[in-house]
Amino acid sequence: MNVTIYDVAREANVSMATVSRVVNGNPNVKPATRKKVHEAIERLGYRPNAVARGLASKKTTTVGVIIPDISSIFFAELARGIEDIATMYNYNIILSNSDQNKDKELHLINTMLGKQVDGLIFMGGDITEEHTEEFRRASVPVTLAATLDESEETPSVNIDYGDAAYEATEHLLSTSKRVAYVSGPDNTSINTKKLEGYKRALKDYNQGVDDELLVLGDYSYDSGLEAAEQIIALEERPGGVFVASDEMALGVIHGFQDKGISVPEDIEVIGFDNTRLATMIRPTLSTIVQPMYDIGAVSMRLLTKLMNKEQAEDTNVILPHRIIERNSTNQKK
Amino acid sequence: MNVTIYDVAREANVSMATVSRVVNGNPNVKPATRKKVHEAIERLGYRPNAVARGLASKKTTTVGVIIPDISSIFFAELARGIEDIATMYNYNIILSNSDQNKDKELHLINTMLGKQVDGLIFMGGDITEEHTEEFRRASVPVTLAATLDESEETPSVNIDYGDAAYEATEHLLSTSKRVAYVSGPDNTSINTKKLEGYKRALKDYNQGVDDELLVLGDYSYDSGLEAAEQIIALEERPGGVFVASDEMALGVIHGFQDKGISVPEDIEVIGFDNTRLATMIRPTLSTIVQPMYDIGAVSMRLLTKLMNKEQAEDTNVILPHRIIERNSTNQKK
DNA sequence: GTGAAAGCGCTAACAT
DNA sequence: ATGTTAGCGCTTTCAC
Repeated sequence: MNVTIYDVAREANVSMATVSRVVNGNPNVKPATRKKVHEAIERLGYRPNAVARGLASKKTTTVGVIIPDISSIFFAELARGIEDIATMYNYNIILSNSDQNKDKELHLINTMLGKQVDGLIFMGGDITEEHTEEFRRASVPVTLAATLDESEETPSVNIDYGDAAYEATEHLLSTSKRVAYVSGPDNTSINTKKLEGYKRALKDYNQGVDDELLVLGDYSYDSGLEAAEQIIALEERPGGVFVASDEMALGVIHGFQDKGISVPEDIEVIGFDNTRLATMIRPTLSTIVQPMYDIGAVSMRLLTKLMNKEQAEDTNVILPHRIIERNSTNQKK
Repeated sequence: MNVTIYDVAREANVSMATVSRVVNGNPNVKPATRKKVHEAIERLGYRPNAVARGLASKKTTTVGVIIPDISSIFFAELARGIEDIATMYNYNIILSNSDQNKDKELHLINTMLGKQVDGLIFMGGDITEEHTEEFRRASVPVTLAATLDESEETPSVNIDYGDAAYEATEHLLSTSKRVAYVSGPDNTSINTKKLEGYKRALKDYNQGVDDELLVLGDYSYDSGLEAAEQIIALEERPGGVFVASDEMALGVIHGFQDKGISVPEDIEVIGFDNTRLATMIRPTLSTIVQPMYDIGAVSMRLLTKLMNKEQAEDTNVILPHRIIERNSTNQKK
């Protein structure tokens, strides 16, 4: 059997309460006894049982993290931000992939709450009323990372996707009047926001929305390749393309290059996210900087505040974004 | 307060033992009572407390996963394989980054064992005697994923890195007598194996090892860029370069291209891993296929067997690898 | 400063 | 088929 607090108590000739005190750093212990206890712990190789502790204290020092796909370069970066801050505050993380599948998401929320996590970080596509209801039932705090909740009921950390898309489009519009948009899957609010930003920019620059300039993708490299083909097939080729993710933008650029079209000479391309991929292509990719690591880190930090019942003034955080010009767009003025 | 099994028992007019039985799917319950209990559970919104269950049953249905860096494309893919199989067998995962830092690794092993994980999957650089000792102390099974343990004491899942490197080198040697090798950090056994394979191939093809053809990298894109510069600076340029990771290989290729050197016309490049990056570059990257997802999946599957005390015949699994020819090498014969 | 004792919410014999 | 009763290993009052 494993060594328990009781064994340590006997070995050190004290009560288990005292052992508990020294293990938990309670100052109300005479240095001499503390020493005795530490020695006994060492001798026996005692390792506190966190499960028992969790049951007694109603705190597990672990938080649940629900993520669409950890093998995506975008989410992996977010997860790293979350984990680093979690470690800093002495939490561990239970990580599960949802594939943005609503049933899976709801199921994961439940098993994690069953495991008595002290809090939950959720990343996903859309937050439905069902999600919100589960969160309300939770009795532990929840924060959303890079995930929109229209109701703003659940604390969240994001950038302003609409403004970001606006700026990307605007950047392209300064060179060419025809700007295409390669979107992500069309059923998430983040994509809706990006599309709105794109359209708003067109409008402000007196351009109508041309449906044939709207290409539907799924964030993947291959869908970028396909998008490029669609754009090439157009009667009148646009002068710039705004692509909703970096990975897809790489596909778009290669799709053009494979057909002998040069970026940015023949057509400009701008991406979104600024993942590491953006510098791993020639020409290097101009893109919108979305601070993924920070979004993860801030959402975890926010969660710690919520878990400690600290006053968190702003629970719907908008982090800054910016545009970074590299070589897939022409130098502006 | 939260709803407990006791509340459900009262609501359904049965004992808590019966509730426990229906929750755990024990067949020894009359259908009628089962129904009553389910209704009570529904009415009260009861959700079993996994922590209490874990304490009583000494099983947590969670396994620990120690990974160098989840934001690395390579490890993220491995982690996805682990998590998918874990889900399949109803386990959850506690995930932590070690940055290959030995102190962190040892510390993580301890906190995870403290949390009473039912098993542990470890990924890292080198397995030292200290690691092995912790694993022995663990009282739960441990498996290594894409991680070598010279002693073969700990169950593991890998490919044959030496043979893989041999084949990559051999492939290049069929075109050119001078083949460079860009390695990863030189202090891990996987890199030692790769280097040995490279040297063995040179020897078999009657080539001496030329130290100036050995370039030290760190698996990163930037170190690939630097490696390319070093190779360009050589008196006599090699005809092929074997690079120890795909990401670094992209760097090498771009480093060459930035200086007007064409791949594969002027110099051939072959990578290692076959991450998604391999097709996200022009020319597409010839590389060694290391089945990362499968390594994760198999190591998790192996762990489930070990946790169930099933007979696992082979506990040091070697998965097959192969070479995939794309456009960064010339078509052979 | 230290100890005794009562839970935390469940599982797992053991009865019936 | 169902109920009773010990724990599981800890934290946390409450005494002393």
